[in-house]
Amino acid sequence: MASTVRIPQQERSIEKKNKIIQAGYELFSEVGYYGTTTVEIAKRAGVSTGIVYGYFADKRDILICVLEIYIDKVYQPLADIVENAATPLDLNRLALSVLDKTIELHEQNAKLHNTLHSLATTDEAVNAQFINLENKITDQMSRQLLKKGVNGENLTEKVHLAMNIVQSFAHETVFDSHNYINYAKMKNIVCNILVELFK
Amino acid sequence: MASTVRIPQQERSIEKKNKIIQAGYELFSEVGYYGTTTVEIAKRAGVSTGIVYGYFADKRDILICVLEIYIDKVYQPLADIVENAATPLDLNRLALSVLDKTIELHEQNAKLHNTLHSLATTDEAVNAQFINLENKITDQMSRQLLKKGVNGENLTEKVHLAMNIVQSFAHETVFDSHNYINYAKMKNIVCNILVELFK
Amino acid sequence: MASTVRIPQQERSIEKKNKIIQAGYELFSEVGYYGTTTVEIAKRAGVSTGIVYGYFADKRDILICVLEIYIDKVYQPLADIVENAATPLDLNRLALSVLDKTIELHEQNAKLHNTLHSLATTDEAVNAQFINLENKITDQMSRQLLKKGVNGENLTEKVHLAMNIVQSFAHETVFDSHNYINYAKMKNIVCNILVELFK
Amino acid sequence: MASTVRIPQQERSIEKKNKIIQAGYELFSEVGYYGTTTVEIAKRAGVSTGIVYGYFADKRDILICVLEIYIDKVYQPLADIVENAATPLDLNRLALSVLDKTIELHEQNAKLHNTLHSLATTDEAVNAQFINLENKITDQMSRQLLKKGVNGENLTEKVHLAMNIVQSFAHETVFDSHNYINYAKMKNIVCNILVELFK
DNA sequence: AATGAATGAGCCTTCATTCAT
DNA sequence: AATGAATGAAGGCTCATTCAT
Repeated sequence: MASTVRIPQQERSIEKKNKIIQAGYELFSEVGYYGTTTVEIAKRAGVSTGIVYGYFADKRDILICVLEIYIDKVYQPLADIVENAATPLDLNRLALSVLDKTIELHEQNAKLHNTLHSLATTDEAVNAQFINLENKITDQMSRQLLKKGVNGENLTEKVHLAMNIVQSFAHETVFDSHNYINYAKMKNIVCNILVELFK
Repeated sequence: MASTVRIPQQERSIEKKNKIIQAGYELFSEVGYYGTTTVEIAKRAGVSTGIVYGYFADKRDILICVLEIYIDKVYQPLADIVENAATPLDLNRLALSVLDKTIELHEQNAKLHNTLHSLATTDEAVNAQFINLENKITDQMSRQLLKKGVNGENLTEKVHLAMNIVQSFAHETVFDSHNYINYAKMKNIVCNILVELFK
Repeated sequence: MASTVRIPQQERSIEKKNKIIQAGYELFSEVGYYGTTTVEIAKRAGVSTGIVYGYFADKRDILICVLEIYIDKVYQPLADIVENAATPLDLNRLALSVLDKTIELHEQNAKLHNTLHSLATTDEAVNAQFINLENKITDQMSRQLLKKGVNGENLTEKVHLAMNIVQSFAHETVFDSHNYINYAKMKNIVCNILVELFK
Repeated sequence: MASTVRIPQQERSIEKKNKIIQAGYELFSEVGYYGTTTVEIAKRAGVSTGIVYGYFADKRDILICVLEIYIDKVYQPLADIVENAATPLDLNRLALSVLDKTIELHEQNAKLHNTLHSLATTDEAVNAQFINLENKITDQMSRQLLKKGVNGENLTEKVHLAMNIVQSFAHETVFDSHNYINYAKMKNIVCNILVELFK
């Protein structure tokens, strides 16, 4: 039962819990959720099999925690870029920064990205978590842009769409490697789209 | 072993093979790859468990075939819309048609979409197949647009990007249901982006 | 799911199912329910681990089947003795026959007896099965005794009680081996009680 | 190892040991031996997991101690009733008192009764303890009855048998609930048997 | 070419017991 | 004497794949 899961209060315990999440993060990224066994997670985290179930209800529970970190790792830096952008906004520059950062982040997380999205399809809790965290980020970004003088009309929709486009492009760049695509040119095109969007 | 996989020459055999692929298609869509057992595929296809391994090397081999159909089902109708568009092109109208069609298609295939992309991450063969089939479609569309008078500069990149944006939007619409998003407005925004892109 | 349990229709399958039940019977008798693993059951039955779950929903399901056989093995012979007793009834003789038979049967089943009764405590389905099958036997015996001229007053209660006393005595004889008890004398005492009961 | 088990000399320690036994008693009664974990026993006893192994060699060792209490709780009150019965004995009254008391006791201990008997089957030490403690009680009762003027012929056998019958009846009453049995009538029958037995 | 029963390796999870503090 | 986090062996069960028929 979930209620029997230990809530670590001491630092050492929290550290151990984080080690397990980190191990899950890595393994889910490398070989996917179904390619990872709990025994492997424990081994990589340097703990015993049993204690994993002291910190998590089950394997899926680890995934939920990994998802949380993933979202933070992937979206938060982008939100930060927006937040720290100088005013008045140089949209072109901001777009480029966001694109570069997203590509960089995606390089480290592309596989996990797919794994998580696939599981969201099957698992309602994962899906809910995803939606919830995405909401938070969208909201955060929208408010920052508004504050920095961007036109508020349909802003939420625009932000959401922009995030999707950027993600999509980063994914393309990092992952698909269609060799007939000139990604540098594509980046410029995406950049223009973003600038037009928020002008 | 793959080498022992029968290549069905007779009509009845081909029909049976297709039934298995169709069953795989449905089940992978409904409950994902890992939620589907080969026994279930056989049952749904109305064949015996054993014969599945007469037509396919293994479970993954079925997935590869499902992927082929998926790409056809999802991209071909869009390519057709472009191909059948009247000249001179009414870009706005074309964009709307494509968007509506994509949403419609995505409604039937969203889960499979995620499943396939996730597996592409882990499985090189699946990934290769994906890239290969996407290339084909991109190429096909680009040539059509060119023929219909669209500016050829960076066309491949633009087509690819457009497809990603459209997919992304359709996915958003069908799947995520962030309740603060006004999808009708978002659709208009996407439409404008597309029109601008190919103007 | 229980619904996926194969219902064996062919003789060979039924034979195999019975082998598994028999293996369960033996192992549960020897080392108890919790001392038995499904792998051991399979091994003793001469089948694979997997196929056990083709015939039974789970380990407990095997137990339920074992219970059925147990009841038949232990009660039915007693019911038969009553049924075949010559009329007019020689109560003393009948009592002795029943006692001897019960001891004989208990020698083979004492351990399982305890195991099953203990599980009935924890497992509602096992308990229900037990009660149900005991009812059947009590009813059967009562009707036979009535037919053979035994006084019908409170007959069901008497039969039930008699069965309990006989069981209890057999258990004592076979199992407990309190060395200060003279079981031959005890048998006579029990015999007298039974004769008095149905006189 | 058993040799490392602390023999508590100080009062506080003895108290703690008893708390653990009590917790074991309750849990074994409620959910059986295999349904109880040592962690739960410790928790219910209000002690740490580790210290349980300071007082007991292993889980089974707790059971042995629970068994001791059980026997005391279940048989001693009956021995007391016999001991305190007025002379000359009113056998009918004594039998009724014993029956009522046994039912009352069984209501609190039926599950544990089964659990213990089942384990006695598999575990020699448990069985030995059982036999030993039953001997003590039988002996005690026999001497009391003799003192109060009951015929000494085969008295041990009769006492043992009587205890079995009474237990069996109480178990039936408390536990089985065959709904076609009139337990009030059955009680009268049992009472008569007992009176006849010691007359 | 076809069947579907059978195989058995492997997975998630539990829990009696230990041990660092 | 006491704590409770940690260990890891072992169990129930699943399912991709094989094979006798």
